[in-house]
Amino acid sequence: MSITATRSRREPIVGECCDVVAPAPKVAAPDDETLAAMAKALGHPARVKILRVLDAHQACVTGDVVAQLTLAQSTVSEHLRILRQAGLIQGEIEGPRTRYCVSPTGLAALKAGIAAL
Amino acid sequence: MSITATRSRREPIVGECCDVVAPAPKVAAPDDETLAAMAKALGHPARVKILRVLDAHQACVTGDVVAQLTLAQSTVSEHLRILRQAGLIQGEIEGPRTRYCVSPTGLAALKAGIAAL
DNA sequence: CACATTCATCGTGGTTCGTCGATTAGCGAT
DNA sequence: ATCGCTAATCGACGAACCACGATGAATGTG
Repeated sequence: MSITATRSRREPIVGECCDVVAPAPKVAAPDDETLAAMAKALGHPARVKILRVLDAHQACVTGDVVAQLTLAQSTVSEHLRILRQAGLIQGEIEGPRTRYCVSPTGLAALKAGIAAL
Repeated sequence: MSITATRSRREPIVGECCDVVAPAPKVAAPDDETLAAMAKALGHPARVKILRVLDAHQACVTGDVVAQLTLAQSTVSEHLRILRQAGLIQGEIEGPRTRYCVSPTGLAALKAGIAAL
């Protein structure tokens, strides 16, 4: 084998950044402003999908997410920033890459806020 | 009394348009597109508040909602349109006014979609 | 009928969003 | 030190959003 080096081989890299299998955090429903901000962050199909991807894999580096979204790397990075600023995901730098995962408390807050409607 | 006719007196007009006290409708979680659209519709503080107002009063005509939002009538009407198009509320014309109320199935769908995240 | 009331819609201006390619910065390996 | 890879940031541009006043279509009332 060996064509011209290992061409874009990319196994999804597993690992942990947030407490995996956290036992359902209890949080209060956020105020209108925060709830609206969270809803707005979720108000784009790509960002819903990102959340699902992150959840399915527990955690992903940016490249893994990009690989599933048919969007430019810069665009995905932007969506990740929006989700992060809304508190729905969290990312930590890990060498040359960044590992993202769902924020248990942030997501729980959103769920609480919506459920209280 | 009687100044110059009943000036802007506006008791919130109660009434029913949707099935009040419906026993929690069961709906399936919507797909990513629909969920994103619903979340987007909720992604503005004014629209969150409108939903609360509607829920608190069971149903309101447009004027009642306008009275609580410190926004121009046309702006509120626009927000109502957005919520309606997202399926979160429903309105029916009633003489010269329009009565709005929360859409039980729409809201349930949103809740299901968020809870499934 | 003429008039007032209620609300949706139109037109507009300013802001934000969504997407992309290009660039930059950090890190690891050679 | 230099190269290669990863990911965030920048700049640009069109589309969509948010707010408003003005207009218009229904409906009810004198």
